[in-house]
Amino acid sequence: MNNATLKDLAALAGVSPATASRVLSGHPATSARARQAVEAAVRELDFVPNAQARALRSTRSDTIGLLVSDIRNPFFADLAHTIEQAALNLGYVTLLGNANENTQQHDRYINALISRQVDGIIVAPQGDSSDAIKSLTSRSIPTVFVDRIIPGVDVPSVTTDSDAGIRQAVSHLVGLGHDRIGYIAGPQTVSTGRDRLSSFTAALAANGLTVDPDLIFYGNFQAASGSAAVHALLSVPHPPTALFAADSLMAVGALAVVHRLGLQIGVDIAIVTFDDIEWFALLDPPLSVVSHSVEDMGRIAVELLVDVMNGGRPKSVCQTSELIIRGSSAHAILPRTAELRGSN
Amino acid sequence: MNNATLKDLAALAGVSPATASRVLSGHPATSARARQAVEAAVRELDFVPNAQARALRSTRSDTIGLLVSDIRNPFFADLAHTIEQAALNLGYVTLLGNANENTQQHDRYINALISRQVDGIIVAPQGDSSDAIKSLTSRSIPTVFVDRIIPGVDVPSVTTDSDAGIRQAVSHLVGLGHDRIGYIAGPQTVSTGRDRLSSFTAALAANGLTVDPDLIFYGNFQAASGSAAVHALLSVPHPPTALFAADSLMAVGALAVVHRLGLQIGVDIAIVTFDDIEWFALLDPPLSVVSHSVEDMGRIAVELLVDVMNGGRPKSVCQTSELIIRGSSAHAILPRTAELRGSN
DNA sequence: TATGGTTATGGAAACGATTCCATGGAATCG
DNA sequence: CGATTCCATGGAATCGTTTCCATAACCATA
Repeated sequence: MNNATLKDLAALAGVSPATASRVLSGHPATSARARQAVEAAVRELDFVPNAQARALRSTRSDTIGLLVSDIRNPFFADLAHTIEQAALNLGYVTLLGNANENTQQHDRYINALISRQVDGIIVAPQGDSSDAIKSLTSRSIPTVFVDRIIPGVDVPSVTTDSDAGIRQAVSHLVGLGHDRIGYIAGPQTVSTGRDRLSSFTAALAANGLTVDPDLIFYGNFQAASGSAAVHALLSVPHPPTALFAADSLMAVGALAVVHRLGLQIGVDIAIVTFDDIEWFALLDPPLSVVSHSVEDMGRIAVELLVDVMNGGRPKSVCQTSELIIRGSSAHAILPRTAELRGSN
Repeated sequence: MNNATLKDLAALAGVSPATASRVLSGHPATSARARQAVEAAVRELDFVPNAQARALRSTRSDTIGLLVSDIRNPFFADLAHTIEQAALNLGYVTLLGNANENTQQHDRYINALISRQVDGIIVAPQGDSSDAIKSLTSRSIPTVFVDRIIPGVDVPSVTTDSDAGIRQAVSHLVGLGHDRIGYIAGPQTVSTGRDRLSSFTAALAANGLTVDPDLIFYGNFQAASGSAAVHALLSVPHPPTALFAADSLMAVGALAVVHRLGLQIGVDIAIVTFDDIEWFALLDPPLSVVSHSVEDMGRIAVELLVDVMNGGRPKSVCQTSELIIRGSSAHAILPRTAELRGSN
């Protein structure tokens, strides 16, 4: 780390450190002569200012923190990507942390981000553990929730309203003749898990169906629980003819099992999932999904955070969702389904 | 940011800032009384030390930088995950940057990481543009290459030797009767793109086959180029009966087109790809892959970096790769293939 | 009791930038 | 031509830690 310092730079340029600093930060009160001399010295020394020292003195770090639940979930990978791009365009570097669905790690990262004096933090909060989050708000560090929220914590958020998309999906399935739809739920300790389930039950009611507890399986947003769900749901007395998964990873797990059982997706059983992952359109048949724009969500999260950092108190944003129909739910229900199911 | 400072903490504990600092950093020369008083004050104030000031004074930040090529590529998402976990276990926070396959952004992130005084940096270098990288080495910032390298830049690296796995794959395909294997190559400006192609041509020779330029398509490691590759490769005079993709995203693009053409994977056409992505095992049929351990790669990258940061000059590590046979290449070549192909 | 060696402590100087404040020179105006 | 304004500049304080150095207190030994 044999970095040249501002003092070295100033000495080489023949000006004071104060003047050199002004040139670097674009302060208006600088002469053309000073600017040229400093810029030449910057090139000569390959000078990169020490962000620590700058942050220490100016109490801003031009850095935001981003804490996602699981970077290996394509939804969060996409989200991280869009947030990072949007932040970069505004001159912010993003420190990305991965809670890895682990509350302890979640807290550790929040403390790490606090101690690194991030100017703000965007977080997809983990469960309902608000302890570390409280530490953020009590320090009045600008915070924004993305995708998920913690009830009772007053922080601006950008989330998805699952009602519209899930209602469309249920209506669509009912229109195809499905009156028994299996639901693979997310964890009820997470706001998105709860919201999507209540959207689903509301949509059933709106279509004149009642909720059958046998047809609801509680998973944990991970692939393995999607697999378990299919086994469980297809072995009840009157098995469902369609499945709805509350997130992409559980859908993947479900798909694997459905394949293994020899059921033909879209014919023997209809499948729809929340989260539009690029790969889903490439499957055979392509998967029908309830889509919400991850690009918009990332962009808005950054906008909200910038607003908060500027002292604003922006309203939370709730995006809409919509159904995209593809091959996995393209056909009306067939008599063959019940027959096949009997053999399993 | 109404953070309590070390001075406040010391005042509350009734000691000097120096003593408080010693307690916090576990310095041996502290009395039990001082320790207790300081620890009580820490709890009372919810004190989190300012990492900027600490880094400024002690010239270490307990932070490493990680720059990946594309966070949306599942391989790099997994890699980021393992590196982050390994680093966290050693007490380092990881600043994750995403070059987004963009040289300019790559350079910008490297400068951002330099100015934040990371203790070291792990990078999957972008192409052969070594300018920003030179800036790293000239400052003697500990650096490690992961997955990819830049020829001629003397930096420890952890990479995969593609020879073994690709040779197994080619032998396997030849054993099934394939003598025309289409190769979807990565960009030849990236070391992995070059290495895998030369492994492939060597494996052909080892199996008594010659290289047909018609059967090599040059892609860019992105899905769209995999799709283009299938169109191109299947329209040559003597089309291949098997395809090998040099990375997972191109394989995904290829799969989509193959499906759309109505070809049955594993029967009409065999497909093998580099990179073992979890999702590939869930496809129907599951995909044969050349696998290399992303967990080991991440772990070793961190080990190498720690070694360099401690002043060592570790040797580069080259991992082996191996073929995993699944349904997409399970059957011997069938006469039907040529017939079907003719109709397209 | 004097001496030496620990040990815990506080004072103060860094680290490398930003920024307030004072200054001197040039430019403008009456 | 003198007074006022404006602009570029440098000196010095500052941000919140760590760490060197000196000191004081203490115990044990001669």
